[in-house]
Amino acid sequence: MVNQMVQLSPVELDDVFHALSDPTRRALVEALAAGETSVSRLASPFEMSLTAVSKHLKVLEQAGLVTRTRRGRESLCRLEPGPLSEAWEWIEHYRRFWEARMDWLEQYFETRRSTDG
Amino acid sequence: MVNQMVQLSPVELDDVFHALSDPTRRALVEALAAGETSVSRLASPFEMSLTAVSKHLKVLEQAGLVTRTRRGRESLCRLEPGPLSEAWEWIEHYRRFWEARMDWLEQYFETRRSTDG
DNA sequence: ACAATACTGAACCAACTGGTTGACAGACGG
DNA sequence: CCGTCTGTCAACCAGTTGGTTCAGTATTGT
Repeated sequence: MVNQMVQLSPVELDDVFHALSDPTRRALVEALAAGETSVSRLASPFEMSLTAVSKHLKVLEQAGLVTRTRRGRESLCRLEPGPLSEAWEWIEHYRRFWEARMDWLEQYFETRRSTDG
Repeated sequence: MVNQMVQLSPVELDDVFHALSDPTRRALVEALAAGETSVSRLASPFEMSLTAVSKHLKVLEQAGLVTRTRRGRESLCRLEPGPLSEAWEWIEHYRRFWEARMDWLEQYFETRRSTDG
């Protein structure tokens, strides 16, 4: 079990969801899921400047989704799964909440139908 | 099985994640998970103006997370689970991707250890 | 020593956010 | 009909975002 249960504060959840709200950054997460790489290699598929990609990585870094470590003149970027899991769990919680309510409603009307009708 | 598999476009995913990146809007989702209510009732726990909450609801509405229907002078807000599921699935996909890579790496080093050492 | 590589930081810009207030519109309750 | 409740819309404002370019700093290769 890799799960660390870091428990992000609400403010950090802000950062995670904000980081994921941009298509470029989601593409970066997608690329990083395959393994760590340098900034240049990450930037090469995009039309924008290297600076722009570096800034996007900074946003991901501030959200805790990415860590950068310098190796020589390269900056190796690596995906950190913790915040992703936190965001996942937040959504999961309210999905479940909603589903539970749906089940309850279904059961409620089921009971009413058999009692009243 | 409630799952509808709506398949949101990337642009719509932008909207969903952006909508969830604000603590007020997440609190609104939380409140709406318990069932539909009016705008005033939703707004009452918050310090900000009714207009501000209405605007937040508009952002959630544009993301497809909430629908509003007029009943009398009230506007009843209701949570729509589809986009929430789509966001959930996006994260789930890359979480799995990352975990698969971790498993692979673990296995790889396991093999190397038993072969080389 | 020098040039190229791989970034990073600062300054700038237009567009968007998240809040405000004030005006307004539609639905009830007397 | 009049006032109140409920909510939206428009205008405004400061701060943030996502991009740019230019300059600067290490690191590496020749």
